[in-house]
Amino acid sequence: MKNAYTIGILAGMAKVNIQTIRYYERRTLLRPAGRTGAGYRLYDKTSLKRLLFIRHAKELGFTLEEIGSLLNLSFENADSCDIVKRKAVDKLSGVEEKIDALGSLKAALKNLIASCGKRGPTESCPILKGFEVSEKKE
Amino acid sequence: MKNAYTIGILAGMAKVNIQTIRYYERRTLLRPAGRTGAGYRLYDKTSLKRLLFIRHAKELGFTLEEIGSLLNLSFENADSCDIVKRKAVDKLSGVEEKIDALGSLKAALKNLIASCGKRGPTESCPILKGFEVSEKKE
DNA sequence: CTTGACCCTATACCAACCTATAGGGTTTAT
DNA sequence: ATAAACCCTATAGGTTGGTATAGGGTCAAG
Repeated sequence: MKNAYTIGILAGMAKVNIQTIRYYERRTLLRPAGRTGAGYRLYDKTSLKRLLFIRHAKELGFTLEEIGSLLNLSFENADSCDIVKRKAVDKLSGVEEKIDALGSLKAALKNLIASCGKRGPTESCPILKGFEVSEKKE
Repeated sequence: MKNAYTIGILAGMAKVNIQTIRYYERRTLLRPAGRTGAGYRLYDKTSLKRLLFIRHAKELGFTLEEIGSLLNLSFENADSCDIVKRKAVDKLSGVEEKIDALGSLKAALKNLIASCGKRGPTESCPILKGFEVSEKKE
């Protein structure tokens, strides 16, 4: 197999613990592209992308289960297109909510940075202010 | 004390388990505004805001420790203004990275939704595509 | 003046997400 | 051909972020 890496190489590239990769495999999030005769896992570029996606998504507050369903979205077969679409639209609105919330936080931080130069104690907390309106809907 | 709620009321308003509120207190993220003679915790509107902030931030992938340091940012005293500013700028860039990453994910989902109507199997995964460039810098 | 719905502390337990260790095989360089 | 540096499976242990339970006090309604 050309352009294939062992688990150690993949771990190094993604800066992830080897055990973590095997754990993701048990969680069916990332399976090796193949195995050597001796049973060594082999990965390719897609594996790396997938692994990096998992890590990024995790930093964004998605659970491994959510990440799995995000990844599965694009692999469902064509006849279930409506279902995929519905799921994707659903995920999309969740993502947009997160972006909004982060936008508020960003504004609050900027506010804090700006007010930092001015004299006097920062009267009320600009961080909290940023989130005043963003009540959980659910 | 006027306009004060007990822990049960606060928990109800924020849709959070009572134990969780006490846990956040142990983690020094949220302390009651006061106590009754009998030792009952009393909270006010700021407590609620703070609690909601914690929950929102958690959904965005911040750890409780990070949340604590975000909250502390706005309460440090004026003479450490430079330090606060530096920290805030630092947090800000982290937040911006998260927004970018979510933006990629959003684009990927939209892509997926759009391609859903078209015939043929969705050739390569649009979810992964969205993250191709966003390597971890650190 | 007691019953139900609260509150308290302290401590144990739990799920999610890793991370390390034990016991053993493989590959590579010397 | 042997040691270093990999890999394997299986399983135990750790951290974070809660949640539940035990044992007991408080308070308002009837």
